[in-house]
Amino acid sequence: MGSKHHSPSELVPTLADVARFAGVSTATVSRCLNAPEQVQKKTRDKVLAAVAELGYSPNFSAQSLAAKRTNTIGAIIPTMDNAIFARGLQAVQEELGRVGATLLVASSSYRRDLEADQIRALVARGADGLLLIGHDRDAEVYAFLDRRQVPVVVSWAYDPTQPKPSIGFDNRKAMRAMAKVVLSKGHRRIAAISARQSDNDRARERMAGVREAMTEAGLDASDLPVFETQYTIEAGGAAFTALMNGTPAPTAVICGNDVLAVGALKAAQTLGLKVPQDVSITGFDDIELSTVTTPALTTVHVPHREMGVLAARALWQMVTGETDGESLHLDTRLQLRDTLAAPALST
Amino acid sequence: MGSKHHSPSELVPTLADVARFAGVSTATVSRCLNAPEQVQKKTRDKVLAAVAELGYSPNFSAQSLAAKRTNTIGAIIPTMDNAIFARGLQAVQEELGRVGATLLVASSSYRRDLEADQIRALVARGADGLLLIGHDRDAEVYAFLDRRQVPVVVSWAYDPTQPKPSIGFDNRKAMRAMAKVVLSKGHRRIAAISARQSDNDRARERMAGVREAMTEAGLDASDLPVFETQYTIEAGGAAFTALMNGTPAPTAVICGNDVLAVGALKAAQTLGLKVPQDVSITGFDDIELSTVTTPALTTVHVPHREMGVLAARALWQMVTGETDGESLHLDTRLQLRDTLAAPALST
DNA sequence: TTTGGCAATGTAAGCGCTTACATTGCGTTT
DNA sequence: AAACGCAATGTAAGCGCTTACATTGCCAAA
Repeated sequence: MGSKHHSPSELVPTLADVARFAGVSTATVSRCLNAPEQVQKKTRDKVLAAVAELGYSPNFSAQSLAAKRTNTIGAIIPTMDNAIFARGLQAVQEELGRVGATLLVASSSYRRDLEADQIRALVARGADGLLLIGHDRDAEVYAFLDRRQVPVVVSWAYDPTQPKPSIGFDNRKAMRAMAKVVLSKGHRRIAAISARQSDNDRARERMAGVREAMTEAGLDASDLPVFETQYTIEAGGAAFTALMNGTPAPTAVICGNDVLAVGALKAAQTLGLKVPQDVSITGFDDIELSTVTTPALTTVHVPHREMGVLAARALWQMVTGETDGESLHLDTRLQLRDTLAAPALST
Repeated sequence: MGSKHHSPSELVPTLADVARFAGVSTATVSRCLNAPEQVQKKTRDKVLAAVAELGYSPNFSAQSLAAKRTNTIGAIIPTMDNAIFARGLQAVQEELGRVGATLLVASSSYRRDLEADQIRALVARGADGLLLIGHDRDAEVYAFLDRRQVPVVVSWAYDPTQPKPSIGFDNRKAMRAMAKVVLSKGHRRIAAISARQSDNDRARERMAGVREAMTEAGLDASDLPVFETQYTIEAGGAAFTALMNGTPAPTAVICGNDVLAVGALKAAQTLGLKVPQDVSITGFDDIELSTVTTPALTTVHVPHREMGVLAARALWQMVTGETDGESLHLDTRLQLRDTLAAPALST
């Protein structure tokens, strides 16, 4: 089992081999494969037989070098570690498969510098278009993308005022709706756990939504304690513990996503706090994780699949030049389960 | 924002542009980038300055067409939907990044035909090597891989008698250990939930492990009820419910993985059964999911990260011709948490 | 000073495709 | 029967790199 570098050339048939075998020119073989309607049935059959006989399959590099397109879409997501992006991406992949395109996925570990690297890498690999998460990004990255004329769609966010079209949901509005429900239950001392807001527009918008709801309810939004941390269960737990040690402790903790919320939930159990009797906890995303905890998580449901399908479709239309890319808004809805209730009467 | 097809050619600099700008030949530029030690410092600086000035980055397709290697490793995993493969793949990716290679991931939805398609697609894309999950695969797929001389490493399994080297754990032994503990607690009526065994060697081996443990304990292994289903939480729940309706109902249900086990756990709660008092449940994999349930899942811990690192390293050595590929065995261990206890005394 | 030898660089032939353009051969029209 | 148009096919020029081989120039040895 040696490396492929030693392979005798006759092992892998090329277009020219097929052409010779079928007794036609290479152009005809190419057309048979890429635009079969342009070649007569009789010729086509002969060629396809040769293809099958030789076990030919086109060399992707040569194909994209010559055609100047790769039929590949790149996506860069912050993490593959949890399911936040998995369901949506699965939908993207299926939708792209439907039109004969392939999805290449990279993850940035929520790091802006790494994301920029990945963007360059995918473009160098010839990605015909890019699916990115959220709008926040260095200007020079956008400049690079514009220079290379690579179509981009932003998802998991919706903000038509941004330079790139976005197909997703309004993070601020979604979180405001959740915060309003929390407040309507009677909670007055609420706190939040969020990802770093400085370079994450989605986290920022979600927290802004919480503050808007507070203001609308006549509270001082600047009172909101926000604990910024990474998106992991452990970090969520630590943040929760820290917040509960505050004085006075919050009666409800609004989490930036389900992973943080699940961490908070576990920490609450460790602290001997009953959820939702002693403290309410809410999440965001409605991933599977939120259904398996006890109690099950109250969260914001995001239509991941639909979003993925629409984003993929729009991006591909941009790649093929059918559209210039328009933003599209999807609705979220509250998924009320068992971690939110009115605060205890005491205090 | 048009499609890239209309881009004026001067927008994207090529190797030749850099060479012209730096006043050297294309070969020298190429060497600067790929084998810098071969070119004098002075020349190198000049070239690198030109690269920076023009914002050059190599065209991947051209590069791999000419060099006949892509520095790309393909991996095909059964699913991206849950975390079973996520942690291990993350490790693979990091390890490959360390040597300058890229990982391309595809998922097969646990379907053999789709996996074969993905294998062909990745090979056509020029993957220098392939990471596959489990040994079960049609002979013609292996024949294709051999013909193309693509190095392959199998993971999430270990069986040195198989044609391809495997770097992973012994599914049978791991599950046998778990079953032994279950039996040692006094359980005599056990049942299992598994993925389809017919085309999944890992599932098959795990069930074989359960049977071996039963035989060793003096039980009739053919008595073991096995419910085969998909790897989803819902399916696990449905399977559990079906098994518990059997007469007599099992006192312990051994699940083929954590996802099934979590489904079983949820179903138990729905049925009003206390775990582990009324029924014990065990999982396999030790993914994050298993720590967030109440009670937390007793499961088999798999060293995903370590496995990923070692598999990546071995595969890359095969690609570069440093080794021919040897199998490597990793140990699993039992992660005893709260879903396993002795059966109730009744009956 | 001459001559090897060697390191640094240049030259140019592909890698396996796509596609613009040229050619062929047939059915129609007049 | 001649002339034309068009569909089907062929010809060949790249696409942007890598690398074998050729060339250059410099230093050490004789």
